[in-house]
Amino acid sequence: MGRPRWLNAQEKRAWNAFLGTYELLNRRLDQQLKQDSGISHLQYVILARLSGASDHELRMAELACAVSNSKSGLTYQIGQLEQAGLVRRRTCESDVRAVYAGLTDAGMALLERAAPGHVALVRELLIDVLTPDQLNTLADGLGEANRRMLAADDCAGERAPQ
Amino acid sequence: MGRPRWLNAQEKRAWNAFLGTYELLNRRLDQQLKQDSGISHLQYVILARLSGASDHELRMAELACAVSNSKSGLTYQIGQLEQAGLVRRRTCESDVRAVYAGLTDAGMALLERAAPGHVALVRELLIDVLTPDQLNTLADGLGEANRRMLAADDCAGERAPQ
DNA sequence: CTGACTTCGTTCAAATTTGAACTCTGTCGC
DNA sequence: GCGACAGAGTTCAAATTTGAACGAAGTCAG
Repeated sequence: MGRPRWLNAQEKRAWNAFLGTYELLNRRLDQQLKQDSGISHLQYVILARLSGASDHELRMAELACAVSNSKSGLTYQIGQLEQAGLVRRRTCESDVRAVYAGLTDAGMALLERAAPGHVALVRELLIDVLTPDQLNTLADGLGEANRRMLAADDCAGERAPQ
Repeated sequence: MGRPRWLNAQEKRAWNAFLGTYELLNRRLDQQLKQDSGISHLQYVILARLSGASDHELRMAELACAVSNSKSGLTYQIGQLEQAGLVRRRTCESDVRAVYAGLTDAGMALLERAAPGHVALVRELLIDVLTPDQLNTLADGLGEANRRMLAADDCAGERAPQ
């Protein structure tokens, strides 16, 4: 490794835009969801993932990986969601260690109530700002970066769409 | 507002890639910086911003906005950095309320030591994964989204490059 | 001036996140 | 079977983040 290859103006622009956009966007989404539905953005993502899984449930580890969260962080959040009656825990018969987190009817209902406003804001702040071409490029590029990081990480293979 | 316009497959792909990439990337950068230099990613960004400012100092509010952080969050982080001797606080003569946070020599030195490894990882995980065209598109698209959110927010005008 | 407002940064308690143990199983080679 | 190991999820204390007050200055119309 020789002298560091600093970012050029173009790269810096992209990197700053990427970081800044996420921070601002996440803050806004969090505020809106808390205000309208009483859940955080992370909790919304968890519920959304569960709703897309078969039987509306996933194992803790899979879910943690799917939302890019630490194990203990997920334990905490599932605890909160369970207390709120939005999620239910179920232990697996074939493997006592495994725990499934599943959406309750109330959880599904809340998600359906929260989704329209949430999606509208995501559109307004990001999706509809970009042209279809830009969206495509973004999906391709970031999708590839994502894939590589996941491959390097432990949780390989998981992470289905939705 | 009629029926919600859900995200189509393309849009969903882009949105998920965006969220996932940030989470994974941020986690990795955080780990590397803590390991190699004993500071968090947020602290690195703060130091980097200061290093790019004239006289290596910025007002708390400007800095908070520049790193998209809350006021109280920044107070905390500057407190940590000050304790570590990397940053110095200075009150303004013309406006007693204002506080400037400035880089110390030690802070500058740490930043210079941390930068090469950090930039290398940013390259490896994101920048070098993308083609120059993709980078351009990403910078344009996200830059625009960024600009709109900043305009809607309070902290208008700020946010110089670097 | 003066009173109403705004801005600045801090403080505080509560909520969340982190990472390192820790406890229980499965699993595999022998 | 047995023992070493890896994997699952939880627990715990410490670090960080959040958002709502707060106190102290600026600002500006009247």
